[in-house]
Amino acid sequence: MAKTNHTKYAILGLLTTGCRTGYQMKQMMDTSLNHFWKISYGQIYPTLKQIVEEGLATVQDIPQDGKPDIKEYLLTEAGEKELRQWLSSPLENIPVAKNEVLLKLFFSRHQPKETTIEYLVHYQEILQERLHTYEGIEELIQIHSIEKADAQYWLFTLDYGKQITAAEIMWCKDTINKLS
Amino acid sequence: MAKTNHTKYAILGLLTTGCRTGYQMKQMMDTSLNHFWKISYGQIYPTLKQIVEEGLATVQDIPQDGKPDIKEYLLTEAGEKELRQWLSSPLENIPVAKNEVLLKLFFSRHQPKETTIEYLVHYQEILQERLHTYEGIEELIQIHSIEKADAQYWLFTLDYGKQITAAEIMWCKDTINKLS
DNA sequence: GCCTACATGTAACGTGTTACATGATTAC
DNA sequence: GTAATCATGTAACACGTTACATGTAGGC
Repeated sequence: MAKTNHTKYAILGLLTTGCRTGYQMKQMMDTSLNHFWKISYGQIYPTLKQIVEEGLATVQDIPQDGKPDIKEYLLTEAGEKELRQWLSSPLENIPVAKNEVLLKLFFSRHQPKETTIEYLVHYQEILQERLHTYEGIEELIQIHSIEKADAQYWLFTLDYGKQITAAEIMWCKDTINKLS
Repeated sequence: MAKTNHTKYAILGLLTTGCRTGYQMKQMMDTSLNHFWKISYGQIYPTLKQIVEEGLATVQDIPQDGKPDIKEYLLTEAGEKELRQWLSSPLENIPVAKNEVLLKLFFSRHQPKETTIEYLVHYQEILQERLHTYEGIEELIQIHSIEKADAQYWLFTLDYGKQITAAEIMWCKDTINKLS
């Protein structure tokens, strides 16, 4: 049952993608990993500190002109090893993904069908927007794809997002139909 | 940004499905809502207490022979109203569903392709099992479906689970192929 | 004798979010 | 002047999990 702290590994991973500061990591998260992970500064900075204490990365203060100083983090060999170890470790029990949409739907006999339909229509719109976001991310990745050995894997995760979202949209349409 | 506490509404909802004790609610969660929500006793009992304090339900101590006493909870009108209000309230910003599988895949250029393939094969097996679980839940619901006005909505949520899982399995196969 | 099911409850812990603090530079 | 971007950091809070405590009855 030993729960691994994924946050730590997310950051170790980001350190291999060219991110060198906490700020950059947050940006990367909010763009390319946005559809399956997120992280706040309240996690990033303390975790970076801890990672350095464990010898998995080094820090260096670098003054910049015009901009605030940055703390540049670099993975050590121990850090790379730790990352690889996590990557090759077996999948743990995947926790249930809590789904607010389904929770409401489950109890929806307590409201008029029309309200439920409206609700699903709205959800469908959100999903459609999400698909657009994914297209944006795809472009981002493709721009960098020449220099990035990562690109193939990044596109796999994107593909997941696109296919699952498409399936959700279909389910929405189906369900709206059944209710009408 | 006012975050509603979904736990409270989940419990209010369960009170409309025939669950009268915390114990029953936990069981119901672990069977019928298992694929999109979960809850622990550490949440249930304190929340029930709070719900009573807010006048959304009443409690009654009922002694049982052979078994421990139970505390029977019943929704009040205020409770029903609160539930309906939540149901008809608009979708909030849906939080990112954290996905450990994708997080690892994102950084998988740091390990041999074979390891990644094994990993995806394993994931696919988990998904397949999940599909079987859903079939079990479907039977459960259908057994009760005669007396339950809820059944239609419950089947909608199940359908979601089945369709999304099927899409995930397809993605797995695709991705394994691309890696081979 | 031991495990499981029934039934309720709490305290400690882990994790994550939010709001705040600081402070320079650039663009409108 | 005021907002945004860059950049780091912390403290208070919210939420959820886990492990524990308590106690009976029935099956193996």
